[in-house]
Amino acid sequence: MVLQKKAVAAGRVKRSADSRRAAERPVARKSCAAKPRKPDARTELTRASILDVAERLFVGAGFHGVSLRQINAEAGVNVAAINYHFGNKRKLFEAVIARRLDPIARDCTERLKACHSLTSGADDLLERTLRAFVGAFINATVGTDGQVIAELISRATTESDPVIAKLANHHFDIIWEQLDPLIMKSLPGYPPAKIYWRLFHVVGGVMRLCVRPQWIQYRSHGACDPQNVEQAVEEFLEFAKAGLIGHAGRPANI
Amino acid sequence: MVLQKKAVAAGRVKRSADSRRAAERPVARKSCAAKPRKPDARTELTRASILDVAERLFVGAGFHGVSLRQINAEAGVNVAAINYHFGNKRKLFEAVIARRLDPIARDCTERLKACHSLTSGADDLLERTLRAFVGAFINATVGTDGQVIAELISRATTESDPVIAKLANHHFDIIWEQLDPLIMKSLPGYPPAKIYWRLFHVVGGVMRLCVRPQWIQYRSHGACDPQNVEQAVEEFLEFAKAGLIGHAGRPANI
DNA sequence: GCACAATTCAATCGTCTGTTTGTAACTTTC
DNA sequence: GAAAGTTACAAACAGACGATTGAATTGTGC
Repeated sequence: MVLQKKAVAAGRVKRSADSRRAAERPVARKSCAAKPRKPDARTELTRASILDVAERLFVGAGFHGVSLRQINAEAGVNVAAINYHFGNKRKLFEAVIARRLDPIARDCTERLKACHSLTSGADDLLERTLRAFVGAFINATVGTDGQVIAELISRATTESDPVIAKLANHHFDIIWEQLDPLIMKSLPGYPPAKIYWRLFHVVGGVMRLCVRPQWIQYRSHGACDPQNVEQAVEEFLEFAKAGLIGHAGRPANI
Repeated sequence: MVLQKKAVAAGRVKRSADSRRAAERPVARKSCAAKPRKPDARTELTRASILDVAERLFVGAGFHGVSLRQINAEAGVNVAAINYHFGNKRKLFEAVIARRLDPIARDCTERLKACHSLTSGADDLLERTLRAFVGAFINATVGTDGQVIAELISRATTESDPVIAKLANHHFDIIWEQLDPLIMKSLPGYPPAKIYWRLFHVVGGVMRLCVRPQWIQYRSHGACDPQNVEQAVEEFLEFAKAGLIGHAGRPANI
């Protein structure tokens, strides 16, 4: 009954790889002789809805935990739509990540660059640097559904696929390039290794703050509200500054 | 050629669900009338090798990123072995987690209980509490392949499956029950909300320290060595203490 | 209105998934 | 050594997976 299906199409010729170039995004053509078509509103809506649904599902279950059929069904598009618009599943995931991380990384580096040029030698350089760093992440998460963005970053950095992991780390490389020397400059006299250890914990704190905001509400028996972004940032800055500078306000045991 | 296979066994009767109880672990029988069999060394070796391989693969690619066939192949056992010994894929994952988290949670709570009874009112209660907390995790990771354990915890807590997430959080509930009042007692006069915020970052630091040890080596240009457990713990304690107590060693703006 | 390109669609590909089956091999008890 | 219980195995199951196909549909420029 079901066995015949395969036999029917058994004589299909296997096409060569270049017969269809669906993976390539339709770009603005250079008018070589054909009639192009400017990007349709409906087309862009299809792309956007796929990205939105994919983001939500990927955040919930990770790359391997979501099937293209789930995404298609929830986005109301055909099974072939994703492969047409994005090429394949991995490239869709990369597009989902890039859509969120690109503006965050750009904003963060700009904020940090401003610190670098303006407050050379200023006393509050540490606070301004930390505030610029955490501000970009927080700012990106308040406008839209912040929880989703934060968990997406978490997913991206812990994904097993080396291509995906490299993509996520690439964005942080750009940020680190600015953050590293600023922190070093704002803590003169400290051994670099000690700064790096403390900075390591600070960055971990930011990630944690973004990724598991409901955690603190549960553990504090409701005493802390992660929705209160202002307070969350201030508490974090206070903690990070104290941790970076050290117990007695000066290098402890050096 | 391959199509005939299905037809051969087409007349197979569908068994009812209770015809085979493979999901149940063979436990020590109560000698009702049958001849039992004491747990074989070879049997236990099969179970252990499945657990070892599964752990390594799950850590690398997550629950959905690993197939039972991969595990079976690498463990050198049959495809049906996992379902025989563990019931199904999810229960295998739970067994992998429990094998690591059970002793850690037990050790951690014991260390914290010791703090509670011995140093009531002592001045170094904060340090002893933090050391007990982080010590259990570090101690579990130095004996065996620590990286694997730490990443396993990370995987478990971020897994989408609610059953798995609940399992991982259950272990932390037990720890938190002890940690919470100890930290509160060691920081008298601080508003609880402020302590919780800071504690939130401390816990995030421990997790980060366990999960991404190679991160600091890369970002510090080799200045910090995560393999040096002693130093990692001391640096963390210094940071956590300073962050918890506050910038000037006393409650900052209260 | 017509040609053409961009986009959608239903149908299907081959492969892999978790799980189950019946049977064979093994180990223990008598 | 027979019987019974326990473990391992090859084979297959039904279904889901990512991907591809060729045709149908849609929109644009002439």
